[in-house]
Amino acid sequence: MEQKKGQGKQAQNKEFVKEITPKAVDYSQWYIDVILKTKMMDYAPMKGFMAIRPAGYALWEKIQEQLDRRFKDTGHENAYFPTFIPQNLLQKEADHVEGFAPELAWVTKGGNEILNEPLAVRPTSEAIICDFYSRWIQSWRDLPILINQWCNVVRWEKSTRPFLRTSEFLWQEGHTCHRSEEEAEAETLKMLEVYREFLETEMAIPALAGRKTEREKFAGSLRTYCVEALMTDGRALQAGTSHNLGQHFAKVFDITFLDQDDLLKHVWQTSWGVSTRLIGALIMVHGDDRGLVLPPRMAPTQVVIVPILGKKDRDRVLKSVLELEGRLKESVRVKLDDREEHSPGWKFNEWEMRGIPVRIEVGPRDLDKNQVVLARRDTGEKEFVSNDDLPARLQQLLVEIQEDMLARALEFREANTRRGADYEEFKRIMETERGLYLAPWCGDDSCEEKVKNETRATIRCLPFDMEPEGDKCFACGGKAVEAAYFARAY
RNA sequence: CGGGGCGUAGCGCAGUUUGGUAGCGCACUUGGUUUGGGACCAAGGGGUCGUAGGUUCGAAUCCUAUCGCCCCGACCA
Repeated sequence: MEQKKGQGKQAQNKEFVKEITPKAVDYSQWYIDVILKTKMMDYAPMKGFMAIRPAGYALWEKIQEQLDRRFKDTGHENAYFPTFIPQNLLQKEADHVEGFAPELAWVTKGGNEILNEPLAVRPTSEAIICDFYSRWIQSWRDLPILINQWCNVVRWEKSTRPFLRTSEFLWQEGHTCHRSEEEAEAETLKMLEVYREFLETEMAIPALAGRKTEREKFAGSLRTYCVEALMTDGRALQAGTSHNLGQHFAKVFDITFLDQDDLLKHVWQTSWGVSTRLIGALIMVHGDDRGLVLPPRMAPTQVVIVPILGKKDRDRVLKSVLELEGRLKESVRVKLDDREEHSPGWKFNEWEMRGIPVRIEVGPRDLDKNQVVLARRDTGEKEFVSNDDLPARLQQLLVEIQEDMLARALEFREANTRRGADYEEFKRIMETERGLYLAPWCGDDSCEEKVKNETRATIRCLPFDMEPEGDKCFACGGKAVEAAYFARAY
C-alpha cells in the first residue's frame, strides 16, 4: 500500500466543464458529443450499430406516438411482418434487388444446418409484404389495404453516423394497395403531407416537400416524394419519403383483384417511411453549444423543477416543490430533481444540456414572495412568476417556445436558401456556406450527375407548383423545365 | 473500398521517443461540511495497457500480425 494518495491540493477549476465541442469548431464532433453526453446512444461492439439509450428512445416514443395517431386518423392499421425475406422474393423486382443488393445482410445458417435458401434481413419490407398481399387480396372489396409496420431494418452501410445512418435502424413503413392510380397517388401525397405537418407541428422543423429525381428515387418505385430539412451546418437531410410504387410490385408479385367491371386488375401501391434519423434531425436543427434543445411538444420532460435546498430552509422548500410537482403534473410533463448530491448549478447545466424546455427554480427567497423563477432553454431568459399565475403561464410559455423554435428554424432556412442561376456562384456556395440553392434545371440525369461530381451537391427535391426562374438550366445551359433545390446532403 | 487518427480504470487522458513492473482529472464508495449557474475536506475501491505471437533478464513502451472504433471521401433512410 502506498501513501501517495490524497495529496490534498485539488485543481481549482472554476470553469464549466467543457464537455461539448462548440459547433463552430467541429460540427461532427459537436453532434457526437451531444448524443454521447446526453446519453442518447452508445456505440455497439460492432461497427455501424448502436444502442439507443432511454434519453434517445424517449424521443423515438414521442415520434411514434404522434405519428401513429396521425396514421390511425387517416385510416391505417398496424401489423407486423417477418424480419427475414427469402432470396427469391427479394429478387422478383429487378430495380429493387439491384438497389438494395450492396447493403443486404444474409442469414445462411439455421442452427447447425446450412439453409437451402438464404434469408435476407429486411432492408425494407416491400418484397415480403407483397407476397402476403398477393394472397390477401381477391376483390375490389378488399381494397384499399392500409397497413403500417413499426420495426427495425438492416442495411449494411459503408460509412455510418449515429441516428443519421446506421446499419440497423428503427422506422415505420406504410404499405398500401389501391384500386386506381389516382387513389394511390392521392395516398402517396397525403402521407407526405402527414410527414410535413408532423415535422412542423411537433418537431418544429420546417420541411420542404417535393419530388425526387429519377436518380434519387426509391429502387422500384414509379415516383418518390420527400420532405427535406436543412441542418444548421448547411447540409440537407431527407426526413421522410413517400413512394408511389405504381404496379411494378403488383405485377411481379401477382397482386390482383377482380374489379366491379369483372376484369382482373393489378393493384396500385404506395409505401412511405420515416426513421430514427429524425432524432438526428431534431438535434441538428435545434441544438446549440450547450447541448440539446427540445421543442416542448417533443420533450419527454417539458419542465424540470430544481429546488434550492439551503440547510436552514431545506424542509419548507422541499415541501413546496413536492406540492408544486403534484399541482403541475396534470397539465405538463414535469420532473422534480430533488437529488441532494448535486448543487443547483450542476443541475441547471445538466438539464440544459439535455434540452428540457423549461426550468423552474424554487428557493427560500421565492417562497417568501410566493413566486418561482422560470428559465427557458431556447433563449436562456428568466422570469419571475407568482404561484397563482404559474400553471397558465407555463402552458403559454411552452406554446411560445414551440412557436419561436419553429420560427427560428424557418428563419435559418430562409437565410440559407439562395435562388439564382449562376453556376459559378452555386459552386462557391456549396464549397463555403452551403445551404439550399434553388435553380432552374433541365431535368436531365447526366446533368445532375455532372453537378454532383463537380460540387458534391445533389438535387434534394423538385418543389411542387414552382416554375423555374429563367428558361436555361443553370448547370448545362439546356432548356430549363423545372425548379430544383440543390444541396450537399447527409 | 481509399486517406487520416486512435485503442492504457466507467469516461477523458499522460506515460511509448530513451524498455525497469502503471499515473492524473472526472466519475464511483464511506463520513462530514455545503446548496440562487457544474461545492469542499478526508479516507477508499477499481486497470494482466485491444488481441496474438516475437525480441529481451525484464515490454504499455521495440518488432510482426491481427481485430475494432472514430473522422474525411467513393456508394446509400
